[in-house]
Amino acid sequence: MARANDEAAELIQELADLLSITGGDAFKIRAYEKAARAIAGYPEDVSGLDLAGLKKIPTVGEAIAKKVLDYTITGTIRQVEELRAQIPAGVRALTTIPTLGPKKALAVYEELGISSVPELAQAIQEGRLRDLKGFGAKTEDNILRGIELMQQSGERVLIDAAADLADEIVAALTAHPAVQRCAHAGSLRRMRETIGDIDILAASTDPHPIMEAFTALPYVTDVIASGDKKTSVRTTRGLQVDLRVVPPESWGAALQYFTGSQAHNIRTREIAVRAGLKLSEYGLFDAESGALIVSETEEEVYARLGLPWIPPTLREDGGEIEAALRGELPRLVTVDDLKGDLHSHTDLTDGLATLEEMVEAAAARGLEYYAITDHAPNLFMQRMTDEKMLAQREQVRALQAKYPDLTLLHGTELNINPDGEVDWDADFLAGFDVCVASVHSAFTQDKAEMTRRFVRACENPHVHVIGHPTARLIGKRPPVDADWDEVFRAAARTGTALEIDSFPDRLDLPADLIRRAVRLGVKFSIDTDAHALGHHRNIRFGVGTAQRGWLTPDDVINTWPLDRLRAFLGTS
DNA sequence: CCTCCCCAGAGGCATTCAGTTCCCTGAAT
Repeated sequence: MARANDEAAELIQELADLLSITGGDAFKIRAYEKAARAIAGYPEDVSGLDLAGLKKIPTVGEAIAKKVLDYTITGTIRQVEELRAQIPAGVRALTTIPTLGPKKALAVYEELGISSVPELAQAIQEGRLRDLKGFGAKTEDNILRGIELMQQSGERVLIDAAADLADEIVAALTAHPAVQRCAHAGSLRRMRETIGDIDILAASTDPHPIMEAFTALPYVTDVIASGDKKTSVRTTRGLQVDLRVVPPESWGAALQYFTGSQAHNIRTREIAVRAGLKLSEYGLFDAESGALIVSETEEEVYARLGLPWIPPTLREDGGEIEAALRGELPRLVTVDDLKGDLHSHTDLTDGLATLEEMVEAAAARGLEYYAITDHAPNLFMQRMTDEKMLAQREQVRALQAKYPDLTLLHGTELNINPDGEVDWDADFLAGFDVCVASVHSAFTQDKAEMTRRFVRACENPHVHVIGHPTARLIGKRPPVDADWDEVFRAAARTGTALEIDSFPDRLDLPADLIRRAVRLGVKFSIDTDAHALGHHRNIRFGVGTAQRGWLTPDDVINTWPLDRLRAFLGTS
């Protein structure tokens, strides 16, 4: 992964944030924001580019290229450092509170001297905020709720950040000569939505040099604890990583134990006890003699307990033990089962890559069909028109000739208006191969209205997939309120699929709702919602979420062959 | 700040709506 691009983009974005607090030219700020996204999504590593190379990045000109070059050479950007010195870090933290932007953050800082989230919360308790112009009781309320939402997500990070770091560490340790096996465990292996800390497991007879290599990794900032069995470090992004080294003969039991969940492990240990065995992270033992029975692989451990191997994504004590005992574990959907992707964007709207680039990336994934679904006109900021959409359709049709093995579908992502209607009339909609429809506005409708809205959308014969149904943004925006069972029944009845959006901050539908929906006969579409080439990799998180919802390939319409999919869509 | 291209300087730069407060900010992808 191009880590330098991410860091450079982050610095440029920070520059934009800082300028929006100090108050600069709005257009300049927007230029930085746009460039930050372009840099993050640029396929070439910026650390290897000179000034001329940098200027080839779309929306990057002389000024921004120089700043990126500054970063490549010095590791930071001078202007960012200067602004950081002017504005306390806490004031920037204030702008991360939903509903509190740069203007309001600056106001509380300048008028009341508030420069941290706790101070702000206290000022609200004391009623000091409502005297400022532009602030009222409702504003106070919204800020408090925003703070609460942030605190709920706490120190946990999104799954992509944890996965990238874990992959790097596992790769680095696997290369160490003393390491026989290495893998990540914990909530990341179970594909939970957010990750509190990363658990890495290594098998070796010689732990000491491994621990040394681990603490010497470049992104390690602090060593919290270090012994021969366990070492804990903190990394540059604040994430804690625990490394445990076990003897090779304990690998299976250790992997099982450190993968969890705790509730699942309690169940497996109970089964062991009832069978006269003892299960610990060091192995499965005979309770009386203490003799080691098995432990080299997880499969052995489960088998000796009378269970088939249980996929980590099911290990939540959510009925997987019972299903395993009955021999009825689902055959979970995998990334390899997917034949297509039904939701993606190009630079015609807010995507970063061209149509041609996105299609090439889809071909590289080995997909058999791929839908381009740019935004529709009612998302006004995207400035979509009928003419642009039809012109894109011509481009898609023309591009098809280059891809004999990949069927291109021309679609759109519609907006479900508050009344449940969508952007275009039936005639225009009939021209698309596939229509995703999503809620992008009026998130706070009450339950009855929201339910009606979704049901209406499902009943539209041209709507094939409901995109990111709960519209939540993890740690930022709560899910919308709807009577989900009623929505699911409508989706099942009308043959409307529900999306599992693979974006790490969405993962929407969430796993618990997927399980409820599948029981009511709903079908699903696991999509990337890709806005850049790199987003295609997110599909693994959507699949992980689907697995946590117990989905089989048959439940997922984009595992189906194209003709079956077309029959389902009714657009053949 | 970028693009364009009369290579210096003009023209362009997502836009709209909801919410809250009283005119403006923040959110929407």
